[in-house]
Amino acid sequence: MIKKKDMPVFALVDCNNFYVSCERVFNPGLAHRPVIVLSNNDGCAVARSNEAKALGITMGVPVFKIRHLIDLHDVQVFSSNYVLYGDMSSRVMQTLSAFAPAMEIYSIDEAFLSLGRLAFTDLTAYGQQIRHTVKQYTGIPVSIGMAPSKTLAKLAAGIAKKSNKAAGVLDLTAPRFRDRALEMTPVEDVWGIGRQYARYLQIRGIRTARDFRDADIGRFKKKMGINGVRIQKELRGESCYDLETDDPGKKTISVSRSFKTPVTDFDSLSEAVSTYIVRGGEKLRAQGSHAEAMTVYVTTSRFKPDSFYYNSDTTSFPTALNYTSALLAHGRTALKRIFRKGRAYTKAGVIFSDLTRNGIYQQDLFDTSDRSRADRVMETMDRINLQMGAGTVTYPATGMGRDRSWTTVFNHRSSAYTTDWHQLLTVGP
DNA sequence: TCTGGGGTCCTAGGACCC
DNA sequence: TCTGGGGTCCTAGGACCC
Repeated sequence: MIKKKDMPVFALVDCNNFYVSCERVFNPGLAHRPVIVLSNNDGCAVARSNEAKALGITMGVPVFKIRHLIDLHDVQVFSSNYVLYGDMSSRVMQTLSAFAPAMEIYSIDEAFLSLGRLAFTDLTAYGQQIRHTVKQYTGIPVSIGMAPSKTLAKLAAGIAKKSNKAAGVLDLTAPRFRDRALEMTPVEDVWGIGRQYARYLQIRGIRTARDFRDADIGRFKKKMGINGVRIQKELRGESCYDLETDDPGKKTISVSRSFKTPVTDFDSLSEAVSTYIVRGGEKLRAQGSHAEAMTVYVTTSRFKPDSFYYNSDTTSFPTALNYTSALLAHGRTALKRIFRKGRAYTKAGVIFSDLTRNGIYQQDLFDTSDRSRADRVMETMDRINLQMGAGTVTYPATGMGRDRSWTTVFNHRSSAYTTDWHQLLTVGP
């Protein structure tokens, strides 16, 4: 039995409808109105205000399927503005970091805090203090759940978000409140149980988080593996997933985009792939990595199964690379191997894998001077693009930023209010 | 007509070795 | 030559997450 003072306490802080909330911070007229934010190419709804959810707009629904709802209810529509959301996320995380000795940034809009070593009499009051501070400093509303395991903390935050009574904070550290909370949570809402597992469980009579917690896990172990066992333990209040505080770096880095309109010719496809390689190279260098392998892939529309074509090519590099010119050369060769004439390509992408970190990679003994020169060129280009804006300096292979059939569209993009001096919010007449 | 992007982990099965 | 057992490594695919 774990003594109470040794019980870990996790708090999960979750930004409400994060992308929509970011837009609202700089456009107060959006309050209380249905608002959605779209995926790349303005394809799907990926964030929805509560008012938009109430209209029946579901996560990931294609815009063309909800056009009538948008028109009928005057839904406010925004393209994704990742520069804005990324910057707002940093502000939220910075604010949160003052409230706990340790924090794990779990995603762009969620963080786990470790509260176990703080001696609280009233966790709920502390949660409210966090909420109000984040709202005051950043304008972003958050929901908070507390519990002795991450899975329970997530579940608590989910209820905190929906329940009026909870007012944005739910403390489930006391076991006596958990039965009710788990009963009102559908099994598919449990962290780690997705569509496939939920369907499997529902057929076998497991409908709520409580059903799953109290079930004989032997029935589901074969299907769900070790994670199923862990999820159940976590629901029982036994922590299986620790706070992960240090960023180990990405193990793979990928860049892909769907095209505005289908692409048929090699040169356009090559420009697109080159553009993604350039971006991928920046990401590699930003985390101090070199890649030992690169996969290039192209695909036609998966919504047209009759003419569907997908192909990929993986190149293994003799020495780990992050020098863009070299990556581009390999990319072009790879694309030649998988390109087939007469196909209407709708998407391409590149994945870097087998990453090394912090410059620990096999040096080629004979070209150290060239390599350091290449490193300096990359450093300079990355710095200019960071300061002057993405794509200020780039490579001919990318088509030099000219608008092409494959260029991603953002027809409803808001300004980069927080990161670009030229796009500061204008107040007054 | 119009359907996103970027990740992680686990497992089963094959190749290979002793 | 055939057979058995056990171990490791790698990869593809499937599940999940936001």
